[in-house]
Amino acid sequence: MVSVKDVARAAGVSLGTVSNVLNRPDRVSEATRQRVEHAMRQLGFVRNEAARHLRAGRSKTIGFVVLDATNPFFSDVAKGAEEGAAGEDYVLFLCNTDNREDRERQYLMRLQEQRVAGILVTPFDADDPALRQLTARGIPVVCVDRMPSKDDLCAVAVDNQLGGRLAAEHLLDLGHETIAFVGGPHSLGQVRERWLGARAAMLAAGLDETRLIRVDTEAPSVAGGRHAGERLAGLRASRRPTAAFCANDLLALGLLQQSVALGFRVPDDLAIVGYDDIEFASAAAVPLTSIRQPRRELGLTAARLLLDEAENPQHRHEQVLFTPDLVARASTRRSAGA
Amino acid sequence: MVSVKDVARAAGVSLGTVSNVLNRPDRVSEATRQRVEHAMRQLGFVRNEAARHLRAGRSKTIGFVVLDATNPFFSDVAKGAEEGAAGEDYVLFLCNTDNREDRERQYLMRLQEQRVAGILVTPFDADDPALRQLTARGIPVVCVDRMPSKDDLCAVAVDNQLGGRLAAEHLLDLGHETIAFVGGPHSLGQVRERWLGARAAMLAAGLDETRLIRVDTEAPSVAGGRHAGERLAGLRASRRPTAAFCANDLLALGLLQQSVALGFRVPDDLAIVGYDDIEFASAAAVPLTSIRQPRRELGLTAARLLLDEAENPQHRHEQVLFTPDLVARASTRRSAGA
DNA sequence: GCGAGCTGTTGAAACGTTACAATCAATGTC
DNA sequence: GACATTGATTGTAACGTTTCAACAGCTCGC
Repeated sequence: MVSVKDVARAAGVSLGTVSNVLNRPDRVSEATRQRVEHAMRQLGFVRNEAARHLRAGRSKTIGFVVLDATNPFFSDVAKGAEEGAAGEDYVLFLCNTDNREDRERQYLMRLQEQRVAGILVTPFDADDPALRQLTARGIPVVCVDRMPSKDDLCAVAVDNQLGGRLAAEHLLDLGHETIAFVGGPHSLGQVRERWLGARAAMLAAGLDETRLIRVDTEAPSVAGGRHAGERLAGLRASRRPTAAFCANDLLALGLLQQSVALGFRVPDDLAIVGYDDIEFASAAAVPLTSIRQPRRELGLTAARLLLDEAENPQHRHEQVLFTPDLVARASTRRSAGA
Repeated sequence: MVSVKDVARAAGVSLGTVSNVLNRPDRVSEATRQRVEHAMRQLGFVRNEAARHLRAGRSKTIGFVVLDATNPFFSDVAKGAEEGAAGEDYVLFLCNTDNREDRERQYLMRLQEQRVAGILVTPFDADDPALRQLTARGIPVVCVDRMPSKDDLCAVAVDNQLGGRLAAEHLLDLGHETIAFVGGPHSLGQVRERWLGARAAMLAAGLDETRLIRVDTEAPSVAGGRHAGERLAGLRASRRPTAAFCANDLLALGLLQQSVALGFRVPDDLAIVGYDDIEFASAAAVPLTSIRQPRRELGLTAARLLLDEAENPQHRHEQVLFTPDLVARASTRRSAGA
């Protein structure tokens, strides 16, 4: 590997000059600059980030730890964040925890070891003291898609309870009185809060909360949705909900697919509401009604907050809550006969 | 930030001992080990990867540079790669170039600067000399989903020409004689090769190659597919193809959505074949016929090759070509009247 | 013709870790 | 009891940058 020393020797200058060419080109004469740059190209010099960074203290890298990189919701948020980071010359590395808490810990540790400029994270638990430790150690952290209960951390999220309420109210308006809530694991805050919102809507409508039937899934994935579809189909017709609210669109798509496969008509036999409004929701077999979240903006704002915390000494923690809205499509259309 | 020196002072040992606890715990007595570890926890010590790595030479990080992290195909491949990497205690950072060549260059440079253990990349151009430079400089590189023309690089891909041929043959078998090829930009190897495969099938069937109508898109995305749908709909009925083969499922889903919106029936007015068989293909409005690729295996194999190149001194470059297959679904079902 | 003020350049000291030779203490061997 | 052997610990020299005080030539102004 070629180092500044090699470049310096080749260009016949001191090592300090090479560094100046790299970092303060205005301080070095045109002629030597050319000579040094030529030597760099000649030798194929590539800055050693580890050394640079060891000396300089901090890197221009940020990490984004997501629950599930294969979920289009997260990849869209990540894209927004990347956009925000790239504008300030930062680079974003995406880390996929695959809904596993141990992986989250592992990635957070690795990112710390790398002394990244900051970390965006969709944590299992937004109140996890480990996250506070990070900020205490000087690593900016922004919670994405989760809102901590105290305001001691920057956070960007969308109002999940409101989203849950919107979904349930929509179904109630259509006359449904028994609704399945498909989601899980319940340890995921997003799932829990959306459920709480739906429950609140039921209660507000004067319905007993047992009319919101919890169908827990192992993971908020398409497979989880399919499985839920089987379980719903197995219920006696009299006890079967006429509508389902799914904690995300992957679940909704799986549920839809399985329901159709088992001969149910959507929305006539089962109305379905998803969550996230991913690009594929509108292209589904029956276009999905879903709760839309401002994905790109979520990412952009998160990146903005993170960079502010990283660069602005008088940064103050900020918590931004976006508002979701419902997009009605065929999966909850009032059936012709109703 | 707390360093080994601080830990050493707190534990009342020399700095070398702390390093031993970290790297060769067997060489240090139980008692001191405990003491040192306690001090580490106490002070919240986190290894500085930059320093460690500056000294030790190489890191346990690998980078995966993908064309589009929001495309489920790539995120599934990445998941496979991550799995393979995690098994060997490596960590994978995902980098999204968003189909832009400048971003690819930028990320490759950053990863080099970080002296990653290796790079997985889906390059614009698998024959790019820049990739050879990387390996020449000692950074293992594995081409993913692209096959270089020479065997001077490890590579893992799926036979795109075969895939294209399978798709076209399927449509020809169903009696279609004018077929649209929806894809772009044509500078993407995957697009070009799938097109070549389809073209070969047309010629083999004795049809003129003008019967394969190229509908170029700006990007291989859902939006690109929608746009293609508009363009197809604008053609005079007599010249309009009766089937479309899309270079990936995103395009196919967009095309499907737009076609249905404009009143065309799928497959009766327009049969559609996609590519990749992403999870959402089967859940589409009309379940998509698609070319299936072994995504997870692609990622796993890529990681395996990369780690071999990184760790095994007598590594030999290997090129693995997987075989795709066609999954027939409703979007190409022979219509009732046919 | 001399000091002040530039501009470019240099050399050495740090950054936090690891590896390795050197040291020290204790144990075992004859 | 002298000496080798082992085991635990230490000090020091790297690794490749950046930073910064110091320095060498210059040009100016008086």
